[in-house]
Amino acid sequence: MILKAIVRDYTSSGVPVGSKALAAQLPMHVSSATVRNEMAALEELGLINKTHSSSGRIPSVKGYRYYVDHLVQPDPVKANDIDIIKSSLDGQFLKIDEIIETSAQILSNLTSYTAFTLKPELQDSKLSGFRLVPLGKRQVMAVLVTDNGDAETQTFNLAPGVTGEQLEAVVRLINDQLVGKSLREVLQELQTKIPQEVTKYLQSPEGFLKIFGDVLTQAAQERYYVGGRLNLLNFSDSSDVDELKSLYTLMDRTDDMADVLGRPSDHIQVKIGSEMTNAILRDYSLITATYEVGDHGKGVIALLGPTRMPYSRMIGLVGTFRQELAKRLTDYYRYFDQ
Amino acid sequence: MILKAIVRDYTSSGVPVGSKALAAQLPMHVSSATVRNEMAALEELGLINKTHSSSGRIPSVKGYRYYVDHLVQPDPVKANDIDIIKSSLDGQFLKIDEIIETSAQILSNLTSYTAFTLKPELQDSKLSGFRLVPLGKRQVMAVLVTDNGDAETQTFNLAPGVTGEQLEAVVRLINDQLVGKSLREVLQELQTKIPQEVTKYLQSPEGFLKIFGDVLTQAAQERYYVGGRLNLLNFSDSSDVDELKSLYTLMDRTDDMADVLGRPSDHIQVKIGSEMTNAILRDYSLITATYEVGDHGKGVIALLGPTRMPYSRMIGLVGTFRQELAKRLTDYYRYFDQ
DNA sequence: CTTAGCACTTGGGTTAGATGAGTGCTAAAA
DNA sequence: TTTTAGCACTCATCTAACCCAAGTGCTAAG
Repeated sequence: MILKAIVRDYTSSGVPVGSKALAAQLPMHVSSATVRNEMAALEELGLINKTHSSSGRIPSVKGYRYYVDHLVQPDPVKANDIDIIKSSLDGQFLKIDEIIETSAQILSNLTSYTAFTLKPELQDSKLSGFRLVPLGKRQVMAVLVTDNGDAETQTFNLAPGVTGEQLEAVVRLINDQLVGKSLREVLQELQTKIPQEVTKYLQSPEGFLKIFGDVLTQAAQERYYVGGRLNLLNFSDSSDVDELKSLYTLMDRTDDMADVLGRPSDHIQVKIGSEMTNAILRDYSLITATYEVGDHGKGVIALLGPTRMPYSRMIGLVGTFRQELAKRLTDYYRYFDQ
Repeated sequence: MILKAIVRDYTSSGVPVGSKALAAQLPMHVSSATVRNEMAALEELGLINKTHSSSGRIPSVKGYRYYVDHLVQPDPVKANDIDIIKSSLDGQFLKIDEIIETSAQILSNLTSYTAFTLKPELQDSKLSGFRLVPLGKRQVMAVLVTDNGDAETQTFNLAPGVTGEQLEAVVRLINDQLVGKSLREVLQELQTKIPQEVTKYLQSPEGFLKIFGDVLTQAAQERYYVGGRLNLLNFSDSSDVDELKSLYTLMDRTDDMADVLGRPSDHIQVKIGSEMTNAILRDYSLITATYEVGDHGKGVIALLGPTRMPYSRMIGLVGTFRQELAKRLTDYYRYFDQ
């Protein structure tokens, strides 16, 4: 009970909490001396810490962990917040990406933290088509389509000397040999077999291979959306410019970020401070959650905030949001799948 | 001579400069008292200021202005920097946008400030084609091409009940009636005539109009690249979180930013602090420059830094860069135009 | 097991004083 | 008429001394 009170108090006030104030808050009547004794025991267990020898206590990472695992009960979400969520998700969206992107926006607005969203995805997306669309006399657009509906494009100018027939042959080659394979496989073959094959039709295939590679790696990357980037300036110690910089850099490094977010197994997962492998995040906490959309796979939403965030409220919010988003996307697919 | 010395000193040290230190620096022998007299005169003219009644002097906006207009001589660019510029621009680029984007990168790296680049453009780009490319059973990609080679795409899902023929008819309508008109005109007609015309072929044209509108406004927007966003954290007063936020927000607001950058008439233009109309930038300076690429129009590069930037070095750098970039792009077009 | 009492610790805030870099002004020197 | 030395004065910055409030641990009594 005392640990719970300490976490609640500290997360909302940000000030180390002392025995007297705590005693006054507890539901039963106990003196501050009693609380002090208990606090000493909690410190012994490594659940709370002092900032200096005569200060009040703050939860340790281990303390937050215990709190999150055993004590926290999600706050019911405010009716007003539910309204915001529902109405924001309510618009007419013509592609999933818009929904996922605004989701990150909503979540960050509601929390004043930074939110991440990943669209629902099956294990390994497969190549389902590649084509070149002529736009002008020399301008061409490469389009790569995957089986979960993503399309990646890239415009470029044709190098002199390349003819339409040659390109058509190459595109046919790609489609014949690679459609249905996973992007991972295709990427591998791009290193091995493909270059030789292409040389049969193009004498200098570098240009084509670069474009195809570009568009392929783009499609293969876990694409995620970030909402409330700037909120980082609120909740992080903005005097340490270097730390801010490395955080922002991290957020742009797609692969590292995919690592951080993971594909959580559990519905809602909380990672606290140094529990995260990435050292840059040692002063932050991350709440990740999956949302499931029938046979269209799972997506991820995540919330990055300070270690001392009001977990009960945030967990409640993320919980409701994942449900609403799942509902919304199921509707979306029902509408377009038919 | 004294104003020049004050600007040089202050921009490099950041500390208000006093009479004694200044006297020591001047080429001829004068006492600090003489310098004090001259400084009083300069202050009278509004060219320099004190931070408090007994402090050294710092240049005022008016002082920087005079310095930039009459006193500054561009530093010759370090051989090393020239190497970096040349080698970075040297790679094999398949589209202009890549060159323009890396330009912003290079410029920000060399200066530790934030750089902006706009691609070369003719006055008003015109619509040169619109098409819908089918990707899957219901998935379609809208492609809009302009006469200066930009292609804007947008994938979306077809609303149920819409047939291929209907869409073909609409696309034909768009191409017949609108190709050759400027994007501005087309945007206007989208508000007026187009909806009625489209209704002839589609009973609920909202979806199509949204997509067409999206892709059109995207294409019509001045698209610029930003390099070294994070450098802002170095040179701005990073304790004022709100200011930082509004600066970053400004950088993402395309229309406001287009306003800030303008299309400078002169080769190199310096705007200092409050000279900029936008109040958010009152503590910064902006160096803008055009680069000309034959009959492909003019582009813009710009550098945002603190008011107390070493103008001589920066002006030199921007000057060389615009030349190199113009050269590089001329080459690029020569290669692909033929 | 709980509580009152007490000595002790510590960060933060306030005050006073010292320091030094700078100024403006006056009067003498060039 | 311009330059310079001299001097009184201003102000930001730094340090040291001090107090205060909030907190602790410990002991002994309830």
